Amino acid sequence: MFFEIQADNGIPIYDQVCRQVKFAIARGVLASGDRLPSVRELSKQLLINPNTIARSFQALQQEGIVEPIRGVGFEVATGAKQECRRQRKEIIKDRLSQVLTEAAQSGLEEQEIERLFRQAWSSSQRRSES
Amino acid sequence: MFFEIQADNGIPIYDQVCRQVKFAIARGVLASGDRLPSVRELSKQLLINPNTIARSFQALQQEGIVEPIRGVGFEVATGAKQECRRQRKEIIKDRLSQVLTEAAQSGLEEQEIERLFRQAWSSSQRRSES
Amino acid sequence: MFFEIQADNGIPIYDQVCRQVKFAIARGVLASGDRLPSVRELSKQLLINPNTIARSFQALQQEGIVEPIRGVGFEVATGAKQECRRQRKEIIKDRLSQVLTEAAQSGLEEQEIERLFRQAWSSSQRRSES
Amino acid sequence: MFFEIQADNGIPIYDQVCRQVKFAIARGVLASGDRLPSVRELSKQLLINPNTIARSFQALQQEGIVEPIRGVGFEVATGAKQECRRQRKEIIKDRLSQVLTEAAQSGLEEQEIERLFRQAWSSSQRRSES
DNA sequence: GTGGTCTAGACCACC
DNA sequence: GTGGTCTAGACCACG
Repeated sequence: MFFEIQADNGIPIYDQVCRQVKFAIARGVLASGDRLPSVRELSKQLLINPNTIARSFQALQQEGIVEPIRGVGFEVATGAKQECRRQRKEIIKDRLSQVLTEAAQSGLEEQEIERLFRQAWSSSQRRSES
Repeated sequence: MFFEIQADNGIPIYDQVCRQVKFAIARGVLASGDRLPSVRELSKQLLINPNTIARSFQALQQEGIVEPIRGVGFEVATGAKQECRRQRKEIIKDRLSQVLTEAAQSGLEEQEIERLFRQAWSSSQRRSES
Repeated sequence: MFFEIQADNGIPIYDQVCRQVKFAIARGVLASGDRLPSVRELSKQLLINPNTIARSFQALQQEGIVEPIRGVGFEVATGAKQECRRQRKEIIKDRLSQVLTEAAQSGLEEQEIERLFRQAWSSSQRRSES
Repeated sequence: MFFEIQADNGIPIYDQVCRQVKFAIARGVLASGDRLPSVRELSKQLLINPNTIARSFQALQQEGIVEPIRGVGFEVATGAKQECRRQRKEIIKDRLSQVLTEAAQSGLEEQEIERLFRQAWSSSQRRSES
C-alpha cells in the first residue's frame, strides 16, 4: 500500500492521510476487516510525526470508516467501502469545482482551460504510473 | 470590479485577493495606471479584515504588479498585464495539475473524472455569469 | 466562569474540559454567541497544555456546540443550550448508572448504598458551594 | 462465579477485574482457601487477554488478598474477607463521590439527580438479577 | 491577540 | 508490539 503526501499543497497533512486511506478503501486496496498500517509504521514510511497520523486515524474513526482494536491496531469498518466511494467522488468534484471556478474568474478562454486540463491530466497519469 | 473570495478552500485569503487582482489585470478590467480600490473599500466589499487586504497589496507591490502612490493609493504598474497573463496561466495550470494528480491517485476512472470536469465546469460558468 | 479539572479521575482531561463547557452552557453561564475563553487563557488558568484545550474545543466544534471565528476565538453556537442540557442529563445518568451497577455487583445492601449516596451528595454540595 | 466487565468505562480492565474479585470475596462467594478461576479460564469467560488477567492477580497478590500456590493457581488468603469488605465500601464511596461532584458542578437540580439516581439504581438492580 | 498545524518525546493501558 | 493521552514548543494565517 502506498500513500503519497505532498509536502505543502495547502491541504493539511492529516487531511491528506485521511483522503489517501479513503481512496485506498474506495479502490479496494483495503477491504473491510483489513488492518491499517500501524501509526508508528506509517509515520516512519511517510516521514511524518506519529501524532499527525494518529490524528488522521482518529478523524477516520469518528467518521466510522475505521475502528480501533485495543492493543492491535485499526481495522477498516464494515460498509466503509461504499462510504469511501461516495466521498471520493465528492472530494474530487469539490476540488475540480474549486479550481474551475477560479479558472472561470481568471478570464481564461474555455479552449485554453481545456488544453491545460488535457496537459495536466496526461502528466498526472504518467506520474501515477511510474 | 468584483472579486470573489471562497471562504475556506485552503488557499489563504490574502493569496486569493492577490490572484483576483492579477486576474483582473490579465483580463484587462484593470489597465496600467488604473487605481486599485482602496483597502478600506475592498475590505468592506469582501467582508475581510483591512489588514489582510493591505497585506495582499504589499505582496503585489513587491512583485511589481502595482505601485503605491503617496496619499492616493495603489495603481497598476506598467507592463503588469503581460506578467499577469503569464502568471494566470501558470496558476491555473498548477492548480489543475494538483487536483488531477489527486484524482488519478483516487483511482477514479478517466471517464468519471471527465464527467465530473464537465459538470464542475458548466456549474462554475453559470456561477461566474450571474 | 470556573472550570474545575480533577487531575486523574480516569476521565481524560480534554474530555473533562468538554463536559465543563457543556455544563456551563447548560446552566446558562455561557449563552449562544458568547465567546469562550481563549485556548491560551484557559490553558493558563487550568495549568493545562494549550494543545489539550485546543483538542477539547475542536471536539466541541465537531459536535456543533461551538464555532471558531478566525482570529477571534470560539463562540457558543445557536441552539447549543438545548443540546447541552440534553447531554448533561445523559452524561450524569450514564455515570450514575455505571457506579450503581458496580455497587450492585459489589453486594452492598441497598440501605448502605443509600447511606453512602447521602453522604457523598452532601459533601459534594459543600465542596461546590465553597 | 460471574464477573462483569464494562467495556470502556474509563476504569482499566485489570482494575475492574481486581474489584470484581474483591467484591466476590466481600460477598462470601469466594472464601479463604478457595481457588480462584485460572487465568486461562477467566480470560476465556470474559474475553480478555490472559496477560491482563495475570496482571490483576499479581496486583491482588501484592495486596495480600490472594496467594499463589505453586503449580496450582491462586487461592484466597486468610483474612481477605474483612479487608475486602472494607475496600468495597471505600471503592463505592469514592466512585459515588466522584460522580456526585460532577453532578453538582453540572448544575442539575437535586431533585433531578435524585430522580436519575432512582432510575439508574433500579435498572442496575434489574441487570444484576438477570 | 486569535486558532490551526506540526514536531518531538514522554508515559500509560492493553495485546 | 498497539493505540491514547499529555506536554512543550514551534511556525503560520488571520484580525
